[in-house]
Amino acid sequence: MASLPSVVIGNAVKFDPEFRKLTPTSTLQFEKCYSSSTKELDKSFESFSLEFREALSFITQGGNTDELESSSYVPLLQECINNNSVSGVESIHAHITKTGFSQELFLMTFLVNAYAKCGTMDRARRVFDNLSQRNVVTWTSLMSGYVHNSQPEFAISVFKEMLEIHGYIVKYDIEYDASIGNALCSLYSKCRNLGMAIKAFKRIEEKNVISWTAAISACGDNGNSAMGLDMFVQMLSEGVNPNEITLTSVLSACCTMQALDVGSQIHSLTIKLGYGSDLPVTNSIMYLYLKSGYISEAKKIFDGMNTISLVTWNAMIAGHAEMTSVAEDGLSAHLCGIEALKIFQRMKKSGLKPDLYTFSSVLTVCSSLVALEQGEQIHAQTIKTGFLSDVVVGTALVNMYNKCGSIDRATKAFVEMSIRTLISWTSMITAFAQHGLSQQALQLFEDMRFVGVRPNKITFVGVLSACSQAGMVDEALAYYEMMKNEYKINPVMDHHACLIDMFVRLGRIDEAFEFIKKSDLTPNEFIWSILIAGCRSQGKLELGFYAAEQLLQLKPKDSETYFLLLNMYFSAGRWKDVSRVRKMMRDEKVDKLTDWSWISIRDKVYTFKFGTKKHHPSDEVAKFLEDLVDRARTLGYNVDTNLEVVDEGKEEPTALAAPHSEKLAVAFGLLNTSKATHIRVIKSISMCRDCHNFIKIVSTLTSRTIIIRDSKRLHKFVNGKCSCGDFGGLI
DNA sequence: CTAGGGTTAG
Repeated sequence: MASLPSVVIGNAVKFDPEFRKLTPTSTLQFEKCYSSSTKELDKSFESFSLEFREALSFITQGGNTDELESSSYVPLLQECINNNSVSGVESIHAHITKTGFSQELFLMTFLVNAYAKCGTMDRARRVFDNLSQRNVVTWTSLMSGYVHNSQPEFAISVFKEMLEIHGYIVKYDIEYDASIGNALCSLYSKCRNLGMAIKAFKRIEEKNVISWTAAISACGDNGNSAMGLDMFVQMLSEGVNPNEITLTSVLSACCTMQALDVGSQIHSLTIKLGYGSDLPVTNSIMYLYLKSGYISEAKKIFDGMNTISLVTWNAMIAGHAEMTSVAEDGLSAHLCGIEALKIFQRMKKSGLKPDLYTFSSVLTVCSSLVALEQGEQIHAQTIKTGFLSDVVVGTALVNMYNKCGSIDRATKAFVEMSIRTLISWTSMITAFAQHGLSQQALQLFEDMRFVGVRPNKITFVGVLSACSQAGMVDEALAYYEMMKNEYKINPVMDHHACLIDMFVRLGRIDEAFEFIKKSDLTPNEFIWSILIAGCRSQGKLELGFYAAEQLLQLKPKDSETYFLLLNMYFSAGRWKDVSRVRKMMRDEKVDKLTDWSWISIRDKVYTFKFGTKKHHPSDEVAKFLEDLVDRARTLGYNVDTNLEVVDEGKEEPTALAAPHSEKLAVAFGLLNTSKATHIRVIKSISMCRDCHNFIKIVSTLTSRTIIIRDSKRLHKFVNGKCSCGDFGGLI
């Protein structure tokens, strides 16, 4: 932390490393605390084709250009656009001026387009302003230029200007042809105004494929994929044939809706229409299968592709990365993460350079795997390639360091970002909260508001959980009211879970029940679980049994919920209830809990499983663990048999002869890493209280920081204390 | 000459 620079965030907040907090200040000027490597915007002519270079030097170095006509410049400008070469456009522009072709409207319009596509809107604007005449295409080029360069407000003002001028001449009877309507539809869509986009679409009298495609993607881009699908059907019924671009849009809509049934029909349609080997179409289909969980199907498509692009690789990596958080069990989640990293290596081997999409996904994988070392390597690569300056990559990095248990580096990554979105702020607030640093989380939240960023419901989940951890009841309720009244955000279950968790932590279980009673939301599985865990630890058995009955009526989905119930009834000696829960588990086909742990050391992942020979620890590890247990006993550790995770198929809990997987993983880590290294373990299910107590003591005994990410949350053990405040929803 | 597409972060 000491190495952090003091910097100004935005133009209003100062980060003070010594106090680890941000202080609002409106007087300080914005300072950048690190120089992002400049993105390569322009390329030298070296990369151009030989023909182009010859043609260019011919015309610019005074060759005989008498034969040249205005359209001769078009392929040259096109080549500059393809190479993103502003200087190329500039030299051609200069030559056009010299030869007097600047009177040709057609050519000057293309020049506006060329400057716009190369990302230099100021130059495009200058050319436009100097024209003595303009037509619809010229105006549309300029407007679209602003849209492409993420300056929608300029695009709108260009459009208004155009309307004014047109209206003046033809009294509002302007030509509202498809090209204007299409551009408007996309413009409104990019301004996040779906209603206006659809309005613009509907005004088009003769809608063409592009109009329909623009409208369908507008729906998808603005969170209404279902409407996009409807429009696609409507388009077909009106006899308009989709092309490859329409198909990609609609496939992407299927993907976000997880509508594999419709998607596979569209898959057939693409083949029927002859787009079966179009690259973007195939990418979308592959990604659709991947996101729907059909990995082998996706792999078949991938293997059958003749040409693949960076997007193809990115889609594969992103698909596997996402699977790490949606997979049914910890093991398959873990394997997906490993597979994603393998695909990343293969991609690099094939000679392709990763881009911001690749880096964001791969960083997500590292956070799921708690693979700090790999994460650090990727971090280095993002610096080298300049992609770290991208907000999404930067946010993914913050998240990676957080989930790997390094709040200091997460903070540093956050401070060094030059742009922050709501998601960046929310990530950092949540990170502080997860690490039990409630004050910092709340301070950052205030700074975010001070800078003028509007929080959303996820931000408030972070804020409320920070309050909950610190037992700040008044503050929590105040923020809850602020969310409802000031920001008009309707509370969701997660917000209530934070508040109930807070009461339970403070031992105020009755208030927790009160809160549920007067709430508008029907409590879910998660809420009842919090209450049951609280009742158990405070010995309020009657309330616990009551909550359990409510919970059972909901037919819970999560296996861990059933084990919580089993353990509660088991420790109370209520055998009838134990068998009742077991029966329900069979009826509902609840997965059994499988206790896996993983530890990643120097790029290799080691796996441990509870109670099996195959993953049995070496004698050395077993011996070391026994020693640790003995030493822990001297510090007051008592094996708590009541709290053992009940193993599937046995009426009584397994004895402690077989230690839980995280004990093995931690012991292995301690043996195989140097003194200063933090131990980082992932676990497939929640930690039990016995292991939690034990690891706390081990962190003291060994003077090591031990980080265990279980299925519910992060536990960071330092000097006998855990960041979860001993209330980690422990089974 | 202008308008539409596939992959990324909480």
